[in-house]
Amino acid sequence: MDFQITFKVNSSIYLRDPEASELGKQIVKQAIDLIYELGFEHFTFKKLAIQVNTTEASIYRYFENKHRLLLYILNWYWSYIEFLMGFKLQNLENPVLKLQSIIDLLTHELPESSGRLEYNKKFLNRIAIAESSKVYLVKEVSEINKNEVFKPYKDLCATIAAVISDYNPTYKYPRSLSSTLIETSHNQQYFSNYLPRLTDVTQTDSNKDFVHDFLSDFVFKILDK
Amino acid sequence: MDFQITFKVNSSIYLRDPEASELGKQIVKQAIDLIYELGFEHFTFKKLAIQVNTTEASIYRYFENKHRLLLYILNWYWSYIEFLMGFKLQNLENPVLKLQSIIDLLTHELPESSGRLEYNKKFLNRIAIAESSKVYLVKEVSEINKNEVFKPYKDLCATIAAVISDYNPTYKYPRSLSSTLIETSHNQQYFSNYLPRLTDVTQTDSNKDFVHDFLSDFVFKILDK
DNA sequence: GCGAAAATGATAGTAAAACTATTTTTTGAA
DNA sequence: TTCAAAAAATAGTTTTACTATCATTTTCGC
Repeated sequence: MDFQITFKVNSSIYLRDPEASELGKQIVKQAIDLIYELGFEHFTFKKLAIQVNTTEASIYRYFENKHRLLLYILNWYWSYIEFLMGFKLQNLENPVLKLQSIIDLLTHELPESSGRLEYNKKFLNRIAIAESSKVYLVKEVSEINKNEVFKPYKDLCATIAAVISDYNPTYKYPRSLSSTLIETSHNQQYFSNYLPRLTDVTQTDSNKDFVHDFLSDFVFKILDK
Repeated sequence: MDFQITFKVNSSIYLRDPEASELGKQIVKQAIDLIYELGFEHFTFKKLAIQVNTTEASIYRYFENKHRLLLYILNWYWSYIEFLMGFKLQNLENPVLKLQSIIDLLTHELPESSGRLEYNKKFLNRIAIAESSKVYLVKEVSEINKNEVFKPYKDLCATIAAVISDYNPTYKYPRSLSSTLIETSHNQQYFSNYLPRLTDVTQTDSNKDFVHDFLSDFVFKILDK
């Protein structure tokens, strides 16, 4: 079985649908590689144009600016996580296993698929960890939020919140706990890598396993109390 | 009693000590106002120079770039929080009250002091919430971390971790819980303001109280289990 | 296969941001 | 009072962000 997954990303994010042309697909794919390589601050449309072997002007026909392109990538990422989550949860009845499954997904690298043009999952993961907060921590957040561009994130949050409420219907903060889980999984992965004194990771730990154990411990303590 | 608080900020962050001259002090003070007003992305040294009534070149003699200036401001902020925390905790014996005190500090606005040239606490708070992650979520994090520029954050984290371990010596993740507390207090305050569907805040709630209640519930459930 | 429309490419800009070199002014110690 | 060092102002350059124009290629209905 060799299939390709794509998601409809909210059309207000782009000027021209990048899924609709070869150039558009290359722009997004290469952008992921380049943002991973350079970090978002050093990433420019000029550099991307060289990588894709096109011109800056062509990229501007797809995306208004690099912030929108990052938003596009993260919308894709959130949709993908939601898709994988639905897949993993559908066969599970036990709410404990469901929660464990969610934590697994949030703390481990995405499965690399065999498809040709699909995005590099390792890079996507790193972008979600290191760059995702930059799409909402901007002055214009309320303005851009009007177009539902954060819907995939909110949906993901609602999905996790439903599992939380299923597990413990009396818990008062299922959504906040969901967003905390997502953000903390990113933060702790980043910290354990680059600023380990902000965590309790040890030299012998695998970072991913450390974050997994920390999150499991705290989710079940909160919900079992 | 009318005193002024200043902190020694790691000298590798600046090129020339801004505390040592009137111009330097004005640069930092006005930078806080301007970053609050414009957001970090739209903040430039050019605009700051106009505000301070000096030139771009003068500002560059104090700080290598705007990232370093933000780092300076946050070092000051973290040191200040640590100072206030020491102050608040010193008279408390009861570890429950200590933890509550910490959560209070992390979720409510800083006391506005009467001093003349001191920084605007409301603005500082907002900068910590919306911009602090931008100082470490950069490609150069390991490089800049070598100069101990995140020490005040790590110290703050260690202080909170000590209270956590004091409260529950068997808890395995005191540092990770501390950094999660700090980051989550920022995130949930931001989300409840701008992306409320990522939280459980209600229309009648005060946002600050909501975050306070969420974090209290969270911390004590984790540590009492 | 033809022609109009859409997409892309090439070229050439402008404006602002980021950063630097050089000159001028200030200031404070001999 | 002089003069050297520090601070500040002036005047740049380079890079980034973004736009306009027009030629060329591709697509697609007929």
